[in-house]
Amino acid sequence: MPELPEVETIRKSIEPFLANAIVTAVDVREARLRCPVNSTDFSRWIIGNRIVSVARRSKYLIWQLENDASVIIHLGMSGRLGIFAADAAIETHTHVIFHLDSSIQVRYRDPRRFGLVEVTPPQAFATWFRFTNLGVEPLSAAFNHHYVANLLKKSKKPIKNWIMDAQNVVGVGNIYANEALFKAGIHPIRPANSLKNDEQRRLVESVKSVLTAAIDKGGTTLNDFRNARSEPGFFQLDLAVYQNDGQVCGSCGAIIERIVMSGRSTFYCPSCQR
DNA sequence: AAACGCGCCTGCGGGC
DNA sequence: TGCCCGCAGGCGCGTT
Repeated sequence: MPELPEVETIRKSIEPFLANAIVTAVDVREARLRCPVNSTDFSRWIIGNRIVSVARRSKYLIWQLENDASVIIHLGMSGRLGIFAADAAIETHTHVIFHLDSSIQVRYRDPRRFGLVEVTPPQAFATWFRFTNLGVEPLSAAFNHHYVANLLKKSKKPIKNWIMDAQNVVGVGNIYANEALFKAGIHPIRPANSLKNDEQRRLVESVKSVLTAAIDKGGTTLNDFRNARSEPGFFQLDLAVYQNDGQVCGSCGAIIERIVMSGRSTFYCPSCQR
């Protein structure tokens, strides 16, 4: 489900409810996520402590607590994080419920259970193992032509797979990889090390502009994505190629094609993207 | 060693 | 109506 724009949309929508709230209880209704949810960690480091802020690194949401512990949440393919009144009916696949002293609840719901809810103890966050091999944030100054050019020349993998590899740059999943390559005019199967200088620059700018535009529209709601207030996003209306196979390219009039790369649907304009 | 294939899960829509 | 199939926004492991 969520790529960087959707996770950032949730971060922004949930932070006003979480900042300065105290976690009073955590119900783990289903512990079998990507990794087992550890109730003991919540008892030890989270319950009774105050949330200071909500950050994002890659597609992870990070609740930073006053005691310097943190709650790390990844939404996988189908995860949702929403604000609910304490008496609201509990939807199916609601696996973890955080009770706050403001009497509202944050509920983690994830039908496919590919997501993750875990705790880092105080001081552990900065060196947490899930973050150690991550590449740069795409919207940071560190994601620039110099950085990209240096890594691209070392890789022969298709450029689409390269930008979806979190060791290079984080947050770009299947939707935005397709969209960014369309905008950059680069064919998805091109080997990473075959990109010319101007193509490398266009790739950087396209990734940044597509992600920024998607955040501005509150993310892409294909099916079930909702922000913390259960509102959909609107970037699906601006998708140029994703799931548009068989339709006319809005830029040149050619027909958008679909191929499969590494098991993922890949959409591109055979005329605009070379 | 880099790059790919596959499995982890549930739900949905299409075809028969 | 109902069944079966393919497909879905991510990630990590094993194999080559």
